Amino acid sequence: MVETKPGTNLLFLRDEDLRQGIELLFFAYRDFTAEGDTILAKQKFGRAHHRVIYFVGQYPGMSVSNLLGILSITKQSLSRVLRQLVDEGYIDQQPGTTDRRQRLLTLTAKGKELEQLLTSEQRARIAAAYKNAGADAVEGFRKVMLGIMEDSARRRFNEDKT
Amino acid sequence: MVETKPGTNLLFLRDEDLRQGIELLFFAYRDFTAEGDTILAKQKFGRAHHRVIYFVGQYPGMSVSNLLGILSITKQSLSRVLRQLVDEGYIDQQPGTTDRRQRLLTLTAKGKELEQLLTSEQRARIAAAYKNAGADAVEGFRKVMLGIMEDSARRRFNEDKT
DNA sequence: AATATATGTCAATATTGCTGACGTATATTC
DNA sequence: GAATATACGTCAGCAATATTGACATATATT
Repeated sequence: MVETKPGTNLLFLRDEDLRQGIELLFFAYRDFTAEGDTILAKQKFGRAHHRVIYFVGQYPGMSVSNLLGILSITKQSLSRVLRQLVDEGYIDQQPGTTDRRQRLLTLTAKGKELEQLLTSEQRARIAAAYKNAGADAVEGFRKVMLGIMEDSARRRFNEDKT
Repeated sequence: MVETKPGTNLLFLRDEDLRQGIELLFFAYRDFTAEGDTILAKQKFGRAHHRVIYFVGQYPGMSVSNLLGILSITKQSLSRVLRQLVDEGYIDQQPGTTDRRQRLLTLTAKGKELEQLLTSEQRARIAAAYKNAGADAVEGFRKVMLGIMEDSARRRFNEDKT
């Protein structure tokens, strides 16, 4: 059991607040992904492609199994999407140096271009929301979001503090 | 352009922070929906059913077009899911009193039971995260989430302040 | 009476996920 | 060196969810 700040009466834990929390997540995520989906549709790709492009872009040289863990999908599901992206020249695969069974993934120039196109709108949306809310609110947002996700995912954010 | 708090240096708007924001949304939403999906799978229903059950539960007597707007899907997509839920006795449809073209939706007892089962885990997850983060953080979380969503969705939350 | 709106439905298609089974290349272990 | 494990890929089949387009019915509105 975690202690709350002194003077806090936990009024924010009413059933109504929890319901609101559920809806905040639903609507924010819905609107956050909507525009990207529209762009993707024009490229004949879907949201799954977006996610792959995004994570390979952020973590160049990541292994397939690593990516599978992040996406929480099966390798068969990833395979189809990855195959398309490799075949169409968005992603490069290279054998790992220490373990040559691995296929390390990186974005090609074409892939980077698409990644930029896709995330620019999302970055702008986040930036606007952050700016509007202010630094303290952003810190609160982070805390709550970290609390919502699983421990395993939370670790990622504690590690890469710059 | 919105003014930020005085003394704020906008360091939280670095590219790295925006990237982190994208990931926070991705992982929090992924984990937030994961367990519900597992329960649903056992009931032969999917996430779409969950969303319908949830919103009809929260806003009893809501019209089909209203629900369509919230879910941002086509009526054909909703139709299949809704048909199943009505046929299997989770949802009741009644003609609107003022406009009899409408089919107003409400949960049956069976529907309410499923709704409870489905959202209880999500409520618990939100509650734990809120408690851990504290009241101030929750307020920041709300601000940022509202900023991320579209104006149209934001209105919903400004209206029903209790 | 003409038109618009709320809802439902049929058909065809795409994306994304799943399970199960099997194959290849490379590492690790006995 | 042989057996086993791991990383990855792929084929086949299935299910859920979403789409567009077309058309129908009942009721409201003009």
